[in-house]
Amino acid sequence: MPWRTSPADRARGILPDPYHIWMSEVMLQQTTVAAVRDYFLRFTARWPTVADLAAAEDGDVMGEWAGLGYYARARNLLKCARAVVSDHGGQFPDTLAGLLSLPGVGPYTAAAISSIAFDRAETVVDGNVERVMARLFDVHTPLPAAKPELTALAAELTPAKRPGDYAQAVMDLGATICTPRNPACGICPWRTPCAARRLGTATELPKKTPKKPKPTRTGIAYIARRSDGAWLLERRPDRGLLGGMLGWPGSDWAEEVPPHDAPLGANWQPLPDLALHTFTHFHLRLTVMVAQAPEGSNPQIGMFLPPETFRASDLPTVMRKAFDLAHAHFIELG
DNA sequence: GAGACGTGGAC
DNA sequence: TGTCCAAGTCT
Repeated sequence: MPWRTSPADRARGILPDPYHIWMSEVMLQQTTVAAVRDYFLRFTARWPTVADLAAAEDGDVMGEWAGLGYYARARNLLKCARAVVSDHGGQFPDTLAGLLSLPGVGPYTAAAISSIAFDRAETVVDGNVERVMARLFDVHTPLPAAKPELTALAAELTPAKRPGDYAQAVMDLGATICTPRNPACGICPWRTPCAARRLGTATELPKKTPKKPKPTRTGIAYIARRSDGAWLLERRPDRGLLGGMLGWPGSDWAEEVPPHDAPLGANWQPLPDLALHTFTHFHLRLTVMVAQAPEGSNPQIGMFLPPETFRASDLPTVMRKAFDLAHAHFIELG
């Protein structure tokens, strides 16, 4: 992983750049290593220091984050970089309290930065550690109620020596051996003390409270291409779903399509295929309306972005799906 | 405490 | 296809 320093370097006391650890930990929130890797490389290449990031345009950061999800992380990433520069002289705080005061940095991320980047003895508790502790001590209390109990158990195991290596090791154990399904108990370094291994309960732990089913919502997106190749887009408000991201004008999304005004007053036509997408808490069936807009069109809603400015990769995935359908349509049109 | 908040991969 | 899941935070 590109944000790690080698074990040999850590053993010699060479610690990683706190900026890199912070960036990777924020990206890794609820996100797999495989998904994060390329984003991390692009972000650190484009903004090598926290000061560079703090000076970035909001839209550039949101566009670079597009596709990674949980966009509040990107908004808080910028807020945090600016806070580090304006309130902390461009250096990340090394204490839990200092780190916790930063936007987008909660108990997990603060402990991760403090232990990994500064080698302080803080207890890191993520989903991996919760699972490892639940099995090691055979805890049957369902999550999230079990969190305090699992955190206390994890804290007792946290060593004073090499806490950064330890934090990464426990998370790696959870990610590679003590996995949710088919844990590799036979090769686990903790197989001897593990209570769940002894009792045969490993695969059923940790218990979780059941989730609610996802409802299906419907909506309409309007995609207009002007004769000069410009696309009609809007910047979504900073709060809520896809907040701060670029998107197509359209209706709200609800069980029934809410009343709304179409932009431009062009002759909109529906595409035969819907854009289907699933968010954390609902399914979406999005009707895509397309229209050709005459040159010189001035929209009441949104703005036309010329093709040299617009990158489809700046769109969140649901908007990208709608674009791909519309783009194919306009190509057919010639 | 519970819900909002994305996405892509595994099974 | 549908469900679950991944290095959480904020409200």
